[in-house]
Amino acid sequence: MVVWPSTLAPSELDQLFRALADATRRDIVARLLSGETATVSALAARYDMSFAAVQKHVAVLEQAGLVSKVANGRERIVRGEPDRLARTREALSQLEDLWRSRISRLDEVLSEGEPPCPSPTSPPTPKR
Amino acid sequence: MVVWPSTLAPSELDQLFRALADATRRDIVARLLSGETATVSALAARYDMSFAAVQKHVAVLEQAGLVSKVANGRERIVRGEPDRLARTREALSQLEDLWRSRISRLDEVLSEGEPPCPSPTSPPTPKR
DNA sequence: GGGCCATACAACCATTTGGTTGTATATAGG
DNA sequence: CCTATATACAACCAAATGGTTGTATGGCCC
Repeated sequence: MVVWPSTLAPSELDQLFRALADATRRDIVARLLSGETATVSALAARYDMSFAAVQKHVAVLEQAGLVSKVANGRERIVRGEPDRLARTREALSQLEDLWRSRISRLDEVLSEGEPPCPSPTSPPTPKR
Repeated sequence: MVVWPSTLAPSELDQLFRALADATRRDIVARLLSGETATVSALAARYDMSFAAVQKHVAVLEQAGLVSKVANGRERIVRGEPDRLARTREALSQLEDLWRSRISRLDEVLSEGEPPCPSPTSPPTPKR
């Protein structure tokens, strides 16, 4: 298994966002993170669809890493993976950071009579 | 238009996560938030696909509210909507909060000889 | 006006998705 | 051992996705 140093690969992000783009799957994640005891069939009982459908949803979540299954006799205990969720949120934060750093760049220019850039070597950043 | 008091409806979350579940679209959002001047064709020039394909991606993003277009002569200036992105991140945070509050509930029980609540019934938690 | 450029949009196609039913396998329990 | 339960998985289907090309529309400029 390739270790990705805490940054998610594009295809992983695809999977994560895809997995979260379904209300049933988000609800499953919510239940699991809330600590609901969850075999696959216990989950399936909650939704108005076939067992196989819920099973597929769980598989999608598992593929994305948002959920993991551990065998326990004939049943599988499904567990939420809050870490994966946190990393997904961080990915969104990084996107937002692009915006924030752009804004602070703009602020810098707007609030300053003599912006730091025009000179060849930037002068010792004036106040602020 | 129905005003949703700062909480996203399930179908909006579907759209948002769906929109983000594609690397090209995430890249478009990233460019826009970074402040890149962006008409639809300027964006299209960046990717190895037809203009119409990029146009569709922008439409998906616009539908999700992650992007907005404003007419400027014959071109449309595409703008990122950081607020929508922030709300999406908040939705993930809320999911994580379920986990966090569960954990704090567990901690409360585990780390306390006499918790504030258990009182009338429930015997003073016998360690372990 | 005429032509070019940016955009929009329809039609089409292959693949994926989200659901179904049906079947197979393994484990628990009488 | 036999049966019922929990899960897995294949096959099938309708609808949505992600791409294509082609055509229409509307603004810019000569």
